[in-house]
Amino acid sequence: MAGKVTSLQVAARAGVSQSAVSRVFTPGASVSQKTAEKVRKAAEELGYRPNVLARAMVSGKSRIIGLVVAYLENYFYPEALEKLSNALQARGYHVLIFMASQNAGNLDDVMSEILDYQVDGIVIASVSLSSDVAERCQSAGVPVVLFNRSQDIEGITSISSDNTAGGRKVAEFLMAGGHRRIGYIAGWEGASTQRDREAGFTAALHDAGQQVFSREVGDFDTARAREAARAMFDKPADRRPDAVFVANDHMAFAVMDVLRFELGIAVPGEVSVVGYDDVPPAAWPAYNLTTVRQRANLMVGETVAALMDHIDTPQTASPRRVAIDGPLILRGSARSPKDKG
Amino acid sequence: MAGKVTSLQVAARAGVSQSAVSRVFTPGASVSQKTAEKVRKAAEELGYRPNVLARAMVSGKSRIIGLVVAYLENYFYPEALEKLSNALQARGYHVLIFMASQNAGNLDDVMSEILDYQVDGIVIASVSLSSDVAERCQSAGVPVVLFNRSQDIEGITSISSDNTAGGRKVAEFLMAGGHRRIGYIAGWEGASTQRDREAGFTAALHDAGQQVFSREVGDFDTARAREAARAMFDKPADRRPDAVFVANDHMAFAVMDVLRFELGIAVPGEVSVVGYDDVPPAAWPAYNLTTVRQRANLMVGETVAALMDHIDTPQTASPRRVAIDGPLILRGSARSPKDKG
DNA sequence: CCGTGATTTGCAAACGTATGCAATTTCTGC
DNA sequence: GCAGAAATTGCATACGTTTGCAAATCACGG
Repeated sequence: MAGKVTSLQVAARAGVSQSAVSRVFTPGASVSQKTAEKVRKAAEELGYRPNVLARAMVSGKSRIIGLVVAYLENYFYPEALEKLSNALQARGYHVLIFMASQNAGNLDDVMSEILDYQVDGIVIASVSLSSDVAERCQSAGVPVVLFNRSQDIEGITSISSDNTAGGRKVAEFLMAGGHRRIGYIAGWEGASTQRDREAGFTAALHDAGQQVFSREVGDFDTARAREAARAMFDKPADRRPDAVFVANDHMAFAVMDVLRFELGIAVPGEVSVVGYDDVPPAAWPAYNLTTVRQRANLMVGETVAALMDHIDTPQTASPRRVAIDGPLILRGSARSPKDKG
Repeated sequence: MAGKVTSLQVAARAGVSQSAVSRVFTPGASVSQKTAEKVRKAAEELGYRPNVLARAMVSGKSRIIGLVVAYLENYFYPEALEKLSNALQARGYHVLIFMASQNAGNLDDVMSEILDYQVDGIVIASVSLSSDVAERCQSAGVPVVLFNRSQDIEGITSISSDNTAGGRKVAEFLMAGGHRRIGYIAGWEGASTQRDREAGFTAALHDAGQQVFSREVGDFDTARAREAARAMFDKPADRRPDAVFVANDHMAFAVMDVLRFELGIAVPGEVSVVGYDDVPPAAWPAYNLTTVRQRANLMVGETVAALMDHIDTPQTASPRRVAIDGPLILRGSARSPKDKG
């Protein structure tokens, strides 16, 4: 009952050695039916549970996964975090959270703190990684998975949606809808997601002999996205885009609000808006945002699979770079091809 | 460079004992300037950092705070989580996440898992606690803070907003706005937040000789809130409420969408809507929701203060029950007193 | 009842750190 | 240069577990 119950106390009460107790709580260890019962009974009575930290010390496996995340304001991340935590929990792992502020300066410190906890793996979301930090983890033998970022570092696993293909889909959809002047509001230019989405988008435009009509930068930030929207749309109708692809939903909501409530521009009547992520509010009727879905379930599944692979069989596991295709979800914020003309 | 560097290796390289190394990394320990420098240099060269887990074993303090949370779909929680993690990180603690599914059944298991990690404290958000679980933590000497829930368990600290006062404010505001038929859409009836908000709300109505015109239950869930809205409002104008208080913002958005886009009812023209929480989307122009603010900063601050108090001075720390007052934020989803008539 | 192999058990040594205690060194004032 | 006090250091042990190894027990056929 009191404070801490150790395996030694359980052993004493059950009349066995401390090792026996340990083995009862170690799946796959060699124990007879009889002692197992005795031990379980004694453990039950005393309220004993093995100390994960002590176990971690000797076994070298903490069953902790470190998660670095920069901000939860973009609702794609809470969703992913919830799914990730659930998936890991089901496998006996747990998530230790580390907030990395936007200025990449402190990522180094954060990574050091993570390694101090002897984590079995690290998931880095919405942050990019310098190659020397990656190397430190490598040499510490801790697998790292980049979530929703890709990066050209040798030997780093990354899981993201197929942002290039997603960008293409948006461009093709908007062109098929008969739009003539298509704008783009970019995310933070240091992010691979931003880069890839824009690359696919402009590539598809070029393939059709078109170009981006105008471009602003929103840095994945609500306030900056509003400014970008004003800069792009506060002009006569024939000198502004008739459609805009916004690099993520979070900014797209802000853009739609500026269009409708500040500038009095009808969406999709006068301007079509398309986002990226398909976070829950995109489906809310007030926005009803046409967007590219990031399949969080699949992304989390791949992340967990990669982690487990590297943890369980470090020798055979090789780094992967996964890009998961996501569908364009047709809603009401953009004119469809069939409504054309 | 390779794998794990221990204090012993640092000691050898610096030509001192392992204890000396330990002391250099223990603030407030007795070390001379000279050895401190030697040790730091050696540690730097080897890339040594103390192993938090080993430290936790002997000191009994893991510097881990367990956080139990049921769902992150209500955007109040990601916000709180981010602030909480940042505040704890600044104090050298980190957050280990545990998802408790809605069915309270598995909370027991989750709490056991938490205690296995020898956490220094536990924050329970959006979940209520049975008194025997509370007792287990008590006897394990682990302080528990209930976040955004209050509960009548002896000796449990709880931090929430002043939900009763918040409910009153909404009722008084709506009555002052000249509304005659005021409805209420409840959250999950097992939650203290729901109970207190409704209690304050109905009390204020009664004080003014009024009653709740109609009531439905939304269980803090989007889909159920939509059904509740249909049940309450799909009727002739004189037989439905002219104002509704929805127990949290998350549901309020769904209710507004049903009113405007399914039933064609103008908000606030025909019906006023008020929410609770002031999550970020409440400020987005598409909703522009009048709501009671939960001051996440203060709530997190109190939570951290309570935890630190119990951890640092367990003998003098006493359980507290904090209710933080939150202002009614006037926006555009409800008719104001000054627009009356 | 014995021998053999398989299973179960206990012993003891780790894992990497903190810390009480006693021994040693350094400092201080004369 | 010296006594005594103060600061620093190292030794050894403890934290609660896992696990290799050897001893002990068991099952079972002859």
